[in-house]
Formats: sequence, structure tokens, C-alpha cells
Amino acid sequence: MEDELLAQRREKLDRLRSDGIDPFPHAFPGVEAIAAVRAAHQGLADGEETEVSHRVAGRIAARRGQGKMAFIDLVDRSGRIQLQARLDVLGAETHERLLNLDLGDLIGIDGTAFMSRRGELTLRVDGFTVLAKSLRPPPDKHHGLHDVETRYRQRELDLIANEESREVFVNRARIISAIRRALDDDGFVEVETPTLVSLYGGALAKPFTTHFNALHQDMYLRIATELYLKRLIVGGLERVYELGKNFRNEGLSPRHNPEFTMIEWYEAYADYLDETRRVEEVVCAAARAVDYQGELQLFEPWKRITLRDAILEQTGIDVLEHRERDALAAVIDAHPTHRIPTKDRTWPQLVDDLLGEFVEPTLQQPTFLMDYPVELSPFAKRHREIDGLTERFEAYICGIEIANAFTELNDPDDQRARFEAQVRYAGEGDEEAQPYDESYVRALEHGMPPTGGVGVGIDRLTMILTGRDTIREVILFPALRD
RNA sequence: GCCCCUAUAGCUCAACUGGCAGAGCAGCGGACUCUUAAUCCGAAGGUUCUAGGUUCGAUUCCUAGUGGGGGCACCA
Repeated sequence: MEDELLAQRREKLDRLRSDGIDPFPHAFPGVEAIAAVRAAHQGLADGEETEVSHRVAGRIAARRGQGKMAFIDLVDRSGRIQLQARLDVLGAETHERLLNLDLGDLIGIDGTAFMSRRGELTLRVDGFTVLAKSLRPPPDKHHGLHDVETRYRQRELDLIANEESREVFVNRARIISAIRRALDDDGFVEVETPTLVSLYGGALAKPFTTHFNALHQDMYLRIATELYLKRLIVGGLERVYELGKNFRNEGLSPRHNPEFTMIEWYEAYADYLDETRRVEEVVCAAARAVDYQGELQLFEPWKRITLRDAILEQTGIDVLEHRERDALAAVIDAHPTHRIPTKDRTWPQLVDDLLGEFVEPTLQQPTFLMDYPVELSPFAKRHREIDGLTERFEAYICGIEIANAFTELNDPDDQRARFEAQVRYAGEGDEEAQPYDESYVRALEHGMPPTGGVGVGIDRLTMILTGRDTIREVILFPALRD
């Protein structure tokens, strides 16, 4: 059956060639976007004709009628427009050739604009050019393409068939542009640091490993850009950002893809409180870029609450009142309703568990959770008032973590001690503990100014701003099994 | 890695407690000069994901595998 459909299209291809028509010409200059054509004829009355000619190009999406007159829907990146093919305008041979084209074929046309009696802006085709013959049948013209596996594996078909999918990726691009613009306009310098690294760091995650043949050396794909960027702060660039892919060798989920896009920025002389405001500013810029109209109060100042108060609110447990692991575990075990497994969990892990279980799901409106335990934050500066905490926040929207930020740790001796602690955790079997990065500590020894730094997950932010509930909907080619 | 769900025509979906696998769209032949999910007539189109098993008989039940989805674990 499929073979038959392909053979029929092949035959039409051969027929074009035998008629002396190149089915794959090199270019088609002078094309207007369909949206521009539409804009040029706003306010035309039903049935009103014009003398205005337009050249448009795109893919044949639908066809109605087959006789002396037919309508064809043409789609380009900017929209859809109806074409009218008339025997009396085109002549028998050209008319038949136009109607013999298949759904999915790419054509360019010159046509005269008029408004149909039913009020649809239409181009009467005066001439057309085949721009590329399509040799495979397109998805259903009305139902589109629903099968998620096909949509992800053959994203081109998804984009052809589903306009809302095209919109998501256009909006993703707008979000990225807006974020860059917001930072560029405030004096930030965009930089590029290595993706292929001999030492991974800057986050707690498992890396992908590869091998560099020339150097006979195992290498990693970066898990974060953090450490390189802060070396640039040491170097005096003062305001830097990098927007690019990170790679983490972990499970897939609706919120996780092994390669994902992150922006990290760092600014000298700022702390994490300054960064809350910059996160608001950057996210608002992105939201404006996609004309966000949803329920989230992105444009108001976001809620700020300490991690301790948030857990206290949701569970009645004050983690700072129970600073010992056993004490906290006992309180959790004795809790009437909010109980979680406590066996073999350390104090910071228990805090993290309480957060994930009882706090995160409640953080629907934009919220900054402030002040995390030092054990979970090897690159964050110690809290200026509260022992055992760091100046760190995570920003949540729709229960999803979208940003992570610190007042950066710039004391090289403290940083060295943190690395040593990480090495101990690794020795105890923690696969995500940080390897010791001597060149980073050495850079800090030259002096890093007080600095605020932020990482924002672009894919997750795009999910939120486009209303998608899985990360695969905002990544063109999400990771799938072969 | 574990648990659950799922796979039918090119696309979107049906098929009761096991009984010859159907429809719409697309495609093919025909009618049609304002249609728009165009309409009308006609003829087609299937290794029901794969490999086994149970059964007189399997799309349907069982086992295993593969892909996909969800959850757990891990994480952003």
C-alpha cells in the first residue's frame, strides 16, 4: 500500500520530467510571506476583487474541487492562504498540471488577490512553478499527526502537520533572543567555554564520557558551564553569560532530557538578592517576547520565602530547630501526616526530601526558595547570618525548578575545603560528588570579586511559557532509543 | 534498573465475553467555475510491532522481545 502511494508519486515525478519540467529547480526569487500578503489586503469586502499580484511559495496542504475550478491551500512559515485555479485563466495544460500535483508538493505561484464570496482572501493563480516534488504522502490534512513517537522521530512531519508545534519552536527562539537581548543590553558579554572537558564540575551530576584519541585521554561532556565562567569573572570580564547545551547522564522524564539548554550568567559586585531581581527581569522579557497571557503572575514581584519557612509552612517541621540528622529523622517519623522514609538519609538529604515531597508541588506561582544547606551547595558562599546555610536560591514555577543561583563562593580556602568534602562523599560512594578542580581553586586565589551567578533551564522555561507539560514538546529532537 | 499502560491501512481512529479486520481523510477512476474537514458516484488498499504458546479458530488470551507513553529511582 505504501509502495503503491510512493510509486504513484514517482510516476508523477517522471511525468513532470518528460514534460520538460524540472521538479527540483534551484531557486524562486521574489517571494512574499503569506502573512504579508494577508496584511496587504485587510478590510477587503466579501467578493471584492483587486488587480494586485503577489508571488508566494509553500507546501500544498489541501485541495478542493477537481474540474474547471479548484481551490488549493498553500502553507508557508508565516501562514496559510487559499489559491484558486481556473481553467479559463491557466489554459487546459497548465490547469491540469497544477491539479495533478500532490498534497505535500512545494510550489511557487504568481496570483491576483481577491476576497471570495465567503470572505476568504484568495490568490487567483496566473502561473505556477514546481519547486520540489514530494515523494511521500503527508500526514492527515485535518487530524494532523498525533503519534508522539513519529512526531519526535520525524519532527519535520510534526512541523508540517501541526501548526501549534511550529508555534512552540518559534516561541522558543523568541524566548532565547529576548533573554540574550536583556543581558546584552545590560552590558553582559556572551562567551563560549569548552563543551568537551577533561574535568567536569559546576553541578552535582553524572557525566557522559568519551575518548580523545590524539591525547589518549578520557574526556567528558560538560555538565555545567559554571567554573569556566567564574574564571572569566576572575579575568575581569565582570558580566558574562553562556547559553548552550549541558549533558547529564541521567534518566529521561517529562522534565529531563540528557542534553538540555541552560543559560548561566555571572555578574561581579552582585549577590544572590540582586540576582532574584535579574531573574524576574529576564523571565519577564522572555514572557513578553511570546506575549504570555496565562495564569502565572510572572510580571508581579515573585514570592520570596526561605527554604526553612517553606518547609515549616507545609509540614510544621522546623528543620533549623533540628540540626542533627537523628533529631530531624525522629520528628519526621513522628509526624502525624507528612512522613517520608528517613533510614540512611543524611540531614541535608532529609531537608531535600521534605522540599521535594511537600514544598515543590505547592510552588505554582513564581517563587524564590532561599537559603540552602551548605552540604548541597559546594560553590555557594556561606550565608552571612545563618551557620550551615548558603546564600543560594532556586526559582520555581508550576512546581518546576527553573533557576538556581548563589552568591558565589570566592574564598579559595573555603572552596578547597568544599572540594575536599566532595572527594570524601565520592569515596563514600556518591557518584555525583564533584571532582577536585585545582585550576579553578588556583583561579580563585588570584581573587574573584563578590559575584552573583544564576543558571536558568531554557527548556523548562519554554515549557512554562508555552504551556507544554513535557520537555520533549520543546526540544526539536528529544533523546529516544535507537 | 523496576512497575504499569500501549502498538490495527500512508494519517486519524473502530472492531462486544476469542468467530471472515472496518470507517473517515489521503491515494486511484469519474462528476462539479466561490470551495474551505468541499460535496457526490465507483473501485482499491492490511504479515493487526516481532517471535513463540493456548485454541477448531487469536487483533483479542498467555510468555518473551522491541519501540513509545506514564510512574518509581536519579536529577535541572
